[in-house]
Amino acid sequence: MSSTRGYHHGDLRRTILDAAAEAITESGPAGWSLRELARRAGVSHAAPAHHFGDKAGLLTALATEGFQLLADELNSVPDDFLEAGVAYVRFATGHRAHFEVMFQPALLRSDDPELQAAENRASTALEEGLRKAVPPERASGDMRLAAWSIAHGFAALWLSGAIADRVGEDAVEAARPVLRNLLRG
Amino acid sequence: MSSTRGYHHGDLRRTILDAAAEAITESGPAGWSLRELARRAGVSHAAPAHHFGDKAGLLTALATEGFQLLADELNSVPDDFLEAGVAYVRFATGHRAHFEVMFQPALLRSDDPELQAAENRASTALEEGLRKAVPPERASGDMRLAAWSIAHGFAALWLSGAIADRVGEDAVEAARPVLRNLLRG
DNA sequence: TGTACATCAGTGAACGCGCGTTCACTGATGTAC
DNA sequence: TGTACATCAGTGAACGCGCGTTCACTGATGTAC
Repeated sequence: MSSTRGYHHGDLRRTILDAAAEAITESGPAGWSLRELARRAGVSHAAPAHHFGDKAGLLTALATEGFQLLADELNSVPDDFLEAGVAYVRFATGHRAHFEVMFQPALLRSDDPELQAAENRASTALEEGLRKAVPPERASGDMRLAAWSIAHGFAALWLSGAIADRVGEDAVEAARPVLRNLLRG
Repeated sequence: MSSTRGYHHGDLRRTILDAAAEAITESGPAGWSLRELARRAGVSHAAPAHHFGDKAGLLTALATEGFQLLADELNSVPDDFLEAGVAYVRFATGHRAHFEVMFQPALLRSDDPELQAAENRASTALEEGLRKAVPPERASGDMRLAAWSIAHGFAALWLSGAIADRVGEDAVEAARPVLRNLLRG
């Protein structure tokens, strides 16, 4: 980072997390090694292990951060039917590395207490967001699942490039008219 | 396979693809090596490379097969609104390894002609399925995208375990009432 | 029916490489007095 | 304000291992005659 930094980095943990997010965005959660991450961050190859133990630890930290960001995003949404879904898509496409890792539990240490706390917080915010997204007269468990599914599916398809020919670059704007279909035609 | 097989396996390509699907189901598309696959299949460690070149070649072959299976599944659906979506979920949850690989283009050789042919066939079948899934009076590009998104999202969430507490083991049966929400409440 | 030969699926030893992990270390920072 | 010391973030050499790749080979199968 700064060319005048001394022996201690100051914010190496943050730097490594950022490098991981960048590497995941480019090559997926498995297309790199801890050593490559260290190279990207410009630190010794043993540094990532020093902070995170191993790759699962690093991905767990990233997923934890992801759940916190998602909760923040959802909590900041006005009490509007569509905006909760749009916020979900905004989060997924704006933090694709986090999003990718959050939904691959096999990569994570599921028993990590900080991860669980963040998951719970996101889960509460999501439940709240789904209530906002669903008109009261149509409220039901299946309808909330439908709302989550359509937002999640749109984000996943966009991230995979599968709908690139139909949608263009601005996923968030494109999401709105699609999501609206769930609330009648 | 058969204990009486001789020097030539007879169907090693098939065996390796099956081993790959199994390994992916257990550990994702990156949680194993070509050598481990060979061990699972009980053949020499050089055999997978002999058939597929490298890992990308193998995953491309698997994705190709996946697109063919998806096309078959969608083509076999009666002309019913809901059933196209249900068929999509049935495919995704019944062939999770294929499904996972199909939507990660970074893992594949996108220029492979057989892959492209299978993609095109699946794409046509999907477009047709979406037409079936959408009532004529609500037909539009956004509505078709909504139908694809909700089916894809439901499948992805179920596969990731994120909705295990709401849905139980039979994803296909659970999908029906969820998908129905898109066609009015 | 038998022989000779080409083909090619599959083998297994050997290689060099990048990996994660270990461990003794260095040196900056914070705190006690 | 100055000194001594503990702490701990970060280093870098060394290791053993599994990996993909190469390559000369083996032997089953198919075909020509």
